[in-house]
Amino acid sequence: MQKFFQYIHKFNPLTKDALNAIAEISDIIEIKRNKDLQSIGHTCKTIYFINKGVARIYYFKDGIDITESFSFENNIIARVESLFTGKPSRKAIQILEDAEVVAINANQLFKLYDTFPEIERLFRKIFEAAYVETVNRIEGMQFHSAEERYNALLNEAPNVLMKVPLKYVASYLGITQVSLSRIRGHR
Amino acid sequence: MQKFFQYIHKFNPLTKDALNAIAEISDIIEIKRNKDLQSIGHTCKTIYFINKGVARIYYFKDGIDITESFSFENNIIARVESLFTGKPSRKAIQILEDAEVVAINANQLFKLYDTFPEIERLFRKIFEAAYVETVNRIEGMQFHSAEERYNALLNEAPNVLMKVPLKYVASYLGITQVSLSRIRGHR
DNA sequence: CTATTCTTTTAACATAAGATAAATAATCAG
DNA sequence: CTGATTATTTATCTTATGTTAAAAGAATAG
Repeated sequence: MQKFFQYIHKFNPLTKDALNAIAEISDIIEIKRNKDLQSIGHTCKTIYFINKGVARIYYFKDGIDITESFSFENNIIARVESLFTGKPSRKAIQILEDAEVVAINANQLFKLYDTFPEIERLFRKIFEAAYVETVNRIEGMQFHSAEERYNALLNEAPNVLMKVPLKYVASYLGITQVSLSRIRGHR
Repeated sequence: MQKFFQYIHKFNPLTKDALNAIAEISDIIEIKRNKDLQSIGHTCKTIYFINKGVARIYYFKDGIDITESFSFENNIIARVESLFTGKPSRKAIQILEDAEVVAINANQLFKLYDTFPEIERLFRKIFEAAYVETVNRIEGMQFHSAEERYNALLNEAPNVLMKVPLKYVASYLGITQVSLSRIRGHR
C-alpha cells in the first residue's frame, strides 16, 4: 500500500485512522497481461490504483475494439460511467503489462465517506483531477488532425507509445490502425 | 434561488443551515445575450447555476472560435479546467439567450466544505455527474462520423439545435460550419 | 421599412482518413 | 528453434470532411 499512500498524500493527506480504514477495504491483486481485470456488463464496484503495470479501459462499437483510456503505474483507474451511476458498464478494464493493483471496494469506500470526510475529500479531488484531464482531452479531439493528436501524445505521454500495442493507441486517438501507421510513416 | 434549491435537492438534500450558507455566498445576476459572463484569461472563481437562458463555454484555437460545451436552464456551468487547478482559463462563458444565473463564489464555497460536509458531498456529486457526461462525450467523438454525431445531438438534446446558432454547434461537434450545413442538407 | 450585418447554404476543389487486401515484421507456444 | 499467430506497414482506391468563395437568407439597428 506504500505507493498508494504516497499518491494519496499528494492529493489530500490523511490521518492514520483514515489510511487504515482505506487499507481495510482494499486488496492487493496481481494480474497478468492480456487478462481482463473487470469485464463488460458488470456494474463497477471497484476503484483500482496501479502499483505496477499498465491497463486500459476498452469497449466494442460495432464489433470493433475501442480504447477509451490508458492508465499507468501510480494512477487510479475506474469505469466512472458505471461507478457514479450504478448502471452496468459496457466497458472492460484490461491489463496490458503484468500488474499489481490495489483494489478498493467502492461501496465500502462510499460508506467511509460518512465517517471520514477527509476520505470523501480525497476522492473528490482525485476525480476532479481526472475530470479536468477528460475535459482537456475533448479539446484535443475537437479540432486537431489525427497527426496532431499523435504528436501531442508523443510529447505528453511517450510511455503510452512505448508500452502499448499500436492497435490500441489508434482507437484511443480516434483513428484506424492503418491511419496511425501511415502517420508514423510521415517521419 | 428556488430553482437552484430544487436542483440541489435532487442531488443531495441539504439542511436549512447549509442552504442558507450557500445563499449567502451567491448572487443572482441578469445578463443579456451575446455578453461574456466570464472572459478568457481569468482564473475561474465562480460556479454558475442557470435559472433561465442558455450559455456556452468557448475558446479560440488558431483564431477560430470553438464551442466546448453548452448549458441550459436548470444546470451548472463552470470552467472546471481552471476552477479545479487554479490556473487561468483559456476559455470564456458566453450567454446565448438572455439569462438569469446564480453566481456562487467558489473560494467561499470551498471554505464551506470544511463546516458543511454535506455541501462538499453535494458538489462532489454534481461534478461526478458532469464528469460522467464528459466521458460519454469522448465516446461519442471517438468513432462516430460527423453525421452520426449530429443525429445523436438531434435526439439527445434537440433544444441545442433549436436555441443555438449553428455556427456554435458545428465546432461543438468538431466540424466546420460548412460541413454541418452539408450534413443537414442530406435530409 | 430599409440598409447593414450576421448566419446559413451552396458550389468547386483539395486532402485526410477510412476500407480492403496483401506483404512484412514481431511475438509466442510448443 | 520453428511454425503459427498476431501486430504493423504498405498500397490502392473511396469517401467524408476541410477550404475558400460566393450567394441566399435572416436578424437587427436606426
